Amino acid sequence: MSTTENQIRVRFAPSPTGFLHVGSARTALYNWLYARQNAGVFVLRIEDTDKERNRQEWDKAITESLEWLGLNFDEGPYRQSERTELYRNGIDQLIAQGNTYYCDCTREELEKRTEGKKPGYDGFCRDRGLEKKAGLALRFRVDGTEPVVVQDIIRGDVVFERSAIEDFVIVKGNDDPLFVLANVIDDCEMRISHIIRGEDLLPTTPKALLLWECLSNEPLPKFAHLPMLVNEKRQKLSKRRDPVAIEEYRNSGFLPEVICGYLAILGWSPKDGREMLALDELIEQFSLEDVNHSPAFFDVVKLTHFNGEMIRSLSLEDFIERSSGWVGDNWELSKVTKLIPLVQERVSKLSEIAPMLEFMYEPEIEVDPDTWSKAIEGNPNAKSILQYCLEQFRECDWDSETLKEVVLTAGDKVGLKLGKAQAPVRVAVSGSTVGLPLFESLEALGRDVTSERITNALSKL
RNA sequence: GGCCCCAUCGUCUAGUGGCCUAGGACACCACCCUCUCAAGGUGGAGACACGGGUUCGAAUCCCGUUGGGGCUGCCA
Repeated sequence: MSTTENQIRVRFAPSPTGFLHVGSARTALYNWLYARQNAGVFVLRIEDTDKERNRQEWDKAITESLEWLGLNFDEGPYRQSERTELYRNGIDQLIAQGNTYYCDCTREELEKRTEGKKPGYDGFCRDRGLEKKAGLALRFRVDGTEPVVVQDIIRGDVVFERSAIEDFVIVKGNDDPLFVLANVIDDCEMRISHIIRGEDLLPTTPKALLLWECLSNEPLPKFAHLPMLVNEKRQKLSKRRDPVAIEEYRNSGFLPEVICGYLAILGWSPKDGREMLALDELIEQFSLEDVNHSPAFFDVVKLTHFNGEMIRSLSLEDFIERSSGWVGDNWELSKVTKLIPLVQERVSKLSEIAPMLEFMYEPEIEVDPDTWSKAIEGNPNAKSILQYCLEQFRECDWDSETLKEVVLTAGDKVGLKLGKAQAPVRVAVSGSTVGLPLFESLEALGRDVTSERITNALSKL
């Protein structure tokens, strides 16, 4: 890939402290879309400067989830833990330019001094001329009076008074660089043209700008801060309290293209008014400038609806293909060919397929006690309906139409319409009052098993 | 507390000064279809946070208030 001066280069820069979650996934998606629609480069960079909190296995989990979603990256993954020399050079440059000073203040001391007053660092060590020593942090010296302006593609200019920016730490006492520093150095070195990230990073952006000015003559990257994804209480989604892992959604039977489509319209909407777009349509229509300003609630109910819609729109072949892994290992789907389309119409998640077909494969059916008593035991007509059906089922043709006629007649005999008459049969055979169309199910189940289950039910009366 | 962001139906949004008696989608309710359950169809209820301006005219522009959120770590 050629690197011209005007090449669009974006990056997704997660810190590997957990599974990829939906908020990060949306950030990744928007970056990916922006790269794809501009013939740009999508870089993956793992921000693992904090040895205490990062774990190797997480970055594998993150790349796997990205891959599953279809958000392939062009460069990387780069790992910040492998780029310390680069940061060292940057740090030396800042020191040489007089942009920094060492600081030995502890959090306790600082709190004591600033007690009740302004939070943030008070500049105590600014002019103490401390020498480098193990355990001392290195701070960036915020000088000047000009306001720092973040020019945001989504929000316009955001102005920060320089006096409101503290002398922030850029290197820890253990000599590790801190997030802002490594972040800026990498963005600069990787020639990132657009920084598209969550709004929670907006307050640290002026610090990044200050560092950029001191470290590079290159033009600033463009910024775009995305609105947060929130829970029902309107708080930023959190790994701890909210169900946010992409992997969890994958494991509960959501389709990756649906998750991408849904994430895309959380904070942005297509001009043509459609709701669910495929990735290639998103690439065509997405517009970073038109991203909303306000936070959005991640609504699983709506996501589930879209998932069902997508499942229903699949060709039969695709649906069967997608079902693999979601049904029992030894379940022969050829046994239920006619039922498959009926299943497809009724599930909104792939995980719902197996429960719906379970009665076809499990030798023993379980009947919920309430269901049993309501539909059979406490139903005065159940016995006669079941007996009549059992009798007819011995000899009749075994196709859904005939079976329907039998149950219809059984109902007639006791003055019940088909809707009521079918209930005891359904429960006796499938164990539930709700499920796939009954007569197709019986046809697929076969004469022997059907009769056996009805006999079994009658024996309990 | 300080700094910053945000504000249209319950939710996601359309809307960029007249096309708005505010449109769509999910959810909800009713009816239709129907062997159960879904799906589908039809209809319904449901919002411009508040107060000032600007303007012939404001959901749309400005200010304030209120409310929500984010950040405020030698985390990212």
